[in-house]
Amino acid sequence: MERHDEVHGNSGSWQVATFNVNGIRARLPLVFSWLRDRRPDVLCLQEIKCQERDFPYQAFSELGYTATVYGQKAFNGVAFLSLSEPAEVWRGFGDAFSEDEARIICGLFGGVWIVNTYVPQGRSPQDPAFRFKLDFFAKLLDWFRERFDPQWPVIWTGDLNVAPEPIDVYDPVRLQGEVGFHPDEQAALERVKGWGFVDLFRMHNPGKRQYTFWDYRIPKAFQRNLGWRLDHVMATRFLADRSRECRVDDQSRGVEKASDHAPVVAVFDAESLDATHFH
DNA sequence: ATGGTTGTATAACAA
Repeated sequence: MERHDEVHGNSGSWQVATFNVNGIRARLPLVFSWLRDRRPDVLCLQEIKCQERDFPYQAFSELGYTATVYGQKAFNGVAFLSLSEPAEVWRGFGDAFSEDEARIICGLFGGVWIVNTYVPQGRSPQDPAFRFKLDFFAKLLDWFRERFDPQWPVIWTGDLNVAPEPIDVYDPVRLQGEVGFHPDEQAALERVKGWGFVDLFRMHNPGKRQYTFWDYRIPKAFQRNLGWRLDHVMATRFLADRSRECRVDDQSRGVEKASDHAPVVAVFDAESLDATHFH
């Protein structure tokens, strides 16, 4: 049994954000100033691209944030930056599947499980990496079934590397069947979501065209808004019913030394979380 | 145009 009074206290709201930073060391000034200004309760990072010993813990502790890191050399890597320590942490799936790739970390924050994933990009539908991506979703679904219950407060967030619907890419006709917008990936994402998740951005913003990723390789992609919605905050019904809004901070994509992704922020009603007891 | 840019094992990947 855990009460939320002490942890969901950010002026009546409890905020969870996700940000694929594409290298935490290269992005340190941006992430530092973003955290200082926005102060979410939990920030989920993907593509930190460093080992745990190289993570810039000190800079974030100056802001009052604890870092919980699952890294590897050069590639991938996920982490939490949080105002309070997670009560429990799991790194990886807990089996051999992801031993050599740091793509999933899970933490218990004030009675809410947050699962932070960097889903494999897939390269192209013809590449073996595409199968690895589909297998990752299948593995994740098994993992949710084994360890959680859809009645619990669970958040699945991160760079899920799939645009779910035509509205989620800048040119659905031309991009149809490309990696990130392929029916097999959309079906795989939908199966995991079907376990018991609600897409908070789409719930709060039906019909809104809003991206979270703009490719560096397309000239002026951000200015021309040639983007994709790949980063998601999925929440079980319990939390969706207690969420106030979900928005993309796309200003962060327009600055000097930006990541190719923008942060997504989900805001929950702290009082209604505090009023409820689980476990 | 199988291009383009960016971050990391600074050479060649991965995205």
